Amino acid sequence: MENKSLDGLFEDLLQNESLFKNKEVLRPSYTPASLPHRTEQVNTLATILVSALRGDTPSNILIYGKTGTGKTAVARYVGIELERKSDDISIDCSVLYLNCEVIDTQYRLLANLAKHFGEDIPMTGWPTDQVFTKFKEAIDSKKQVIIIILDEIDKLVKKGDDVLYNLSRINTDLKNAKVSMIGISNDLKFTEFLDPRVKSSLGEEEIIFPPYDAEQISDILRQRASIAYKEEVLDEMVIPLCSAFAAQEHGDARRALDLLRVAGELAERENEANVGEVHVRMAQEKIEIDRIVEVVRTLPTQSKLALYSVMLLRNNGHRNVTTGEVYNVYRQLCVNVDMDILTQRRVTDLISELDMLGILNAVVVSKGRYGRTKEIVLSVPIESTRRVLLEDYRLGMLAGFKPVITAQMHL
DNA sequence: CCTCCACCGGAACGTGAGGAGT
DNA sequence: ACTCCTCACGTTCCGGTGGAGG
Repeated sequence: MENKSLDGLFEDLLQNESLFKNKEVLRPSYTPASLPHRTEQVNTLATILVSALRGDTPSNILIYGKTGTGKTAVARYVGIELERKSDDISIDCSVLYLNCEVIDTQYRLLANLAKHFGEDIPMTGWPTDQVFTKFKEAIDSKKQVIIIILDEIDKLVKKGDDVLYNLSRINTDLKNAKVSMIGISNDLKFTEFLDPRVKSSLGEEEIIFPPYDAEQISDILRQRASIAYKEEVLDEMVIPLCSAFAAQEHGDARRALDLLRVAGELAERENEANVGEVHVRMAQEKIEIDRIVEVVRTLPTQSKLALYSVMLLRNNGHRNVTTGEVYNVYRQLCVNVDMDILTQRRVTDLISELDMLGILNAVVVSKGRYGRTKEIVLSVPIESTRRVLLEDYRLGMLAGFKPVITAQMHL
């Protein structure tokens, strides 16, 4: 192996010219200057929000749609435009964007809101209603319209809807300020768990975002690619292929953008001057593997043990593994890593969960005289999964472990 | 056609952690 | 500080079952 001087290291890498002009454009956080195929939604949203410019309170809005249908982008885009316009005509109007996946408790939400209006609130310690009062005082100090965008609002609801209830009736306590909310959810049914009062107040207006089809995704990609990539680096088939893959994935534009970005990164890494079809396919695979690795890594230990049992059996030459076999191996593993042995009933549930996550395929089959069982087939790449499993400090000691596999009565 | 294997999977219940209310 | 409630995770119990072999 050749030794390079240290400044040669980055020197070389820098000399490979980048294929990108501006990679940020392909990230989900980017809000583009125009949104193809979402004009209808943009207009609806704008129509509802104009009243803010007249100093009135706009209706509360709920936005529904699956991941990657442009909900967040549209909401932010309209929000930016609204603030810009309100500046022009000297109306005090601000739009706040909060992601409830990150800010997932009442307290944090209120603290964040209050902080935005200059109130200094400790991260913890205060009673929740005091924070709420502070927040009200802060905004009511002057005449203004505040629009709060709550992204992934379903995450918040899971932890109780009191905040939403309080926020939705905040206007009755305010003299000067007006508050309205935009909730964004990708779960169509999440209002079912809502207090009826919150439900009706929050959902005064509802906007549904349908998935994009492959054509529409292509348009979006073309628009972004022209900003993100340098001229002529994308092969002809790249965009259609990304779109096709993403369209299969329920029309997820975010996925399409990820594909387009990762394909470019892979091409760059190989010092290619162009991004080609191969890179898109590699990107598709990489994204999928990354997803699986992440899912496996965060599995509870018991599920990891069950999964590892399946892998050991498969390695032993079994093509179709059955529940009974898995359970036998599983018990041995538990003894070895000093974990409690769960009942077979529970383990079948764990296996079903792994099935749902797409890590396994478990099908109930009848073997006639020889009973009825699940046949289990792995649907993940073995080596990378094995590595991830053994990263777990408890499973680590299982490297090289050979289970005693009882002879099959029947083959 | 009946049997009977080796599990499936529903139901009800137990337990402990954590949050809300008081 | 206390109780009460919920929720995730597990267990126990058990009726149910598709089809190869008798």
